[in-house]
Amino acid sequence: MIYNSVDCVIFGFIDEKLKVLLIKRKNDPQKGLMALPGDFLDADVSIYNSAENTLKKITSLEDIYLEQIRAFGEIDRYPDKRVITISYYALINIEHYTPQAGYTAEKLEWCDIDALPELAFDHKDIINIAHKRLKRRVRNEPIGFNLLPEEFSLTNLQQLYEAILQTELNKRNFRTKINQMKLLIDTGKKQENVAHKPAKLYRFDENIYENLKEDGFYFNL
Amino acid sequence: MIYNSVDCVIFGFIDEKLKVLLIKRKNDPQKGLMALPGDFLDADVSIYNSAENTLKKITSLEDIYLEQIRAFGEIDRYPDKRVITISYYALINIEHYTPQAGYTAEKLEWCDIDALPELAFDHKDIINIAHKRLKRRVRNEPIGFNLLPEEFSLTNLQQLYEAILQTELNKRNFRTKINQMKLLIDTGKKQENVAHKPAKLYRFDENIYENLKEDGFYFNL
DNA sequence: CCAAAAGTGTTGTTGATACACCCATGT
DNA sequence: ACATGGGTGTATCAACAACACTTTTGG
Repeated sequence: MIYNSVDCVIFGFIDEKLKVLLIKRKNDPQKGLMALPGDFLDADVSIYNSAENTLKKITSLEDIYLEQIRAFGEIDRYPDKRVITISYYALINIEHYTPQAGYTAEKLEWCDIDALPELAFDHKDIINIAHKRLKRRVRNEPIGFNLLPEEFSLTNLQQLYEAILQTELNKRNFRTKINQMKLLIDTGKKQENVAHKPAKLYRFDENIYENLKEDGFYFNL
Repeated sequence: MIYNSVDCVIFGFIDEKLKVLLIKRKNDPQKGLMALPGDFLDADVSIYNSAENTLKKITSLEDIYLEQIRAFGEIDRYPDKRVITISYYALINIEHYTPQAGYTAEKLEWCDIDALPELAFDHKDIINIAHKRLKRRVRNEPIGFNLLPEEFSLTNLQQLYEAILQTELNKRNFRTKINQMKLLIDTGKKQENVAHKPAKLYRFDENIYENLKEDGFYFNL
């Protein structure tokens, strides 16, 4: 007998750092350990919908960026039973986030991507592979915006990319590239109550992106 | 009840074209249609090993480049039963290939990637996604060599890339880039019995690649 | 000696990188 | 007035694209 589960790597951008939302397991196996939120799969739910359901249960969010990573199917990855898990990663805007511990989790916690605690099963591998995928994706598609508030400064955006890619980027060149793409809309607003020149705030416009994509657009950082 | 299967998209490079190896289904459902080779998953076999087994049964090949694409889990992708399939793609060198129709297939056939016949289930989607993945991978890692004979000319290599990427490449620039990478070893041999200047034959050296990779190597076409 | 494909030299353009400077705001 | 981070101008250099040319073989 083979069981299927769906696990979610939920990324958030908090305090200029890339974080993953983890649960503390309430039940055995691996009770007490931190783990990815997830569920066993029902026969009448598609895997994508199952990931959406998990996400909604945990964060109360819908219509979130969600992409499958892959299936993890080593024989002994789960004790006693044969469980193949299909994992997804999600990008959420923490402005909209409402935490919800729920029935499988004792508590929820945002963990720094490069300071993960001990994790249940093969969940650390899954997170690492999710992070690799995110690094690649973020270079070719402007999905990073899903992690930011609706209005953000160019510095916010640069810090996000630095956190994801784990490198430092040159300010001048980063801004030139972003401007060339013409993806951002100036909201006309500025930061307030900051002890320096206030930054302009921008919005990402999905429509502009869709139009650009038709001409064979390539988001290159 | 949920069933799991593993399907393989087997790529080959024949007559300057990228091909996929398909079977003609011997049994219902979808008897008579062309489909990807694959099997139901046993509870005591890892998904990777299951893909390897399918590959061996069909092609008699072992130690082949094999990478998971992802799981396909729509509710109605398979008639009557709920079957989630996990698909892999493989790159084989047709020099070494021994066809083997076996028990699920009436016959085997290499089909041109851009002239696929009608296919069973969602297998056309799977092939398209496999091809997209191959296009991306081939730009960042020198996996293309798995599709070529051990000794090949630069023109062979260029034609392979053109077939995979479905574009034309400039001869001069292609060769310059390949040379810059210093991945190829000159075998000292040349083509024979050709009515033009014979091309030099090269080998790809895995060791050189492994060394380069440590310095953060990037195969950029 | 001709056809065919292998293989090379060169040049203008584009884009990445680096560095230094000015600007607006709160304290 | 000054500390702080926002925002811009520009020179240099490496990478890319494009084109035309020479070379070696079989017939």
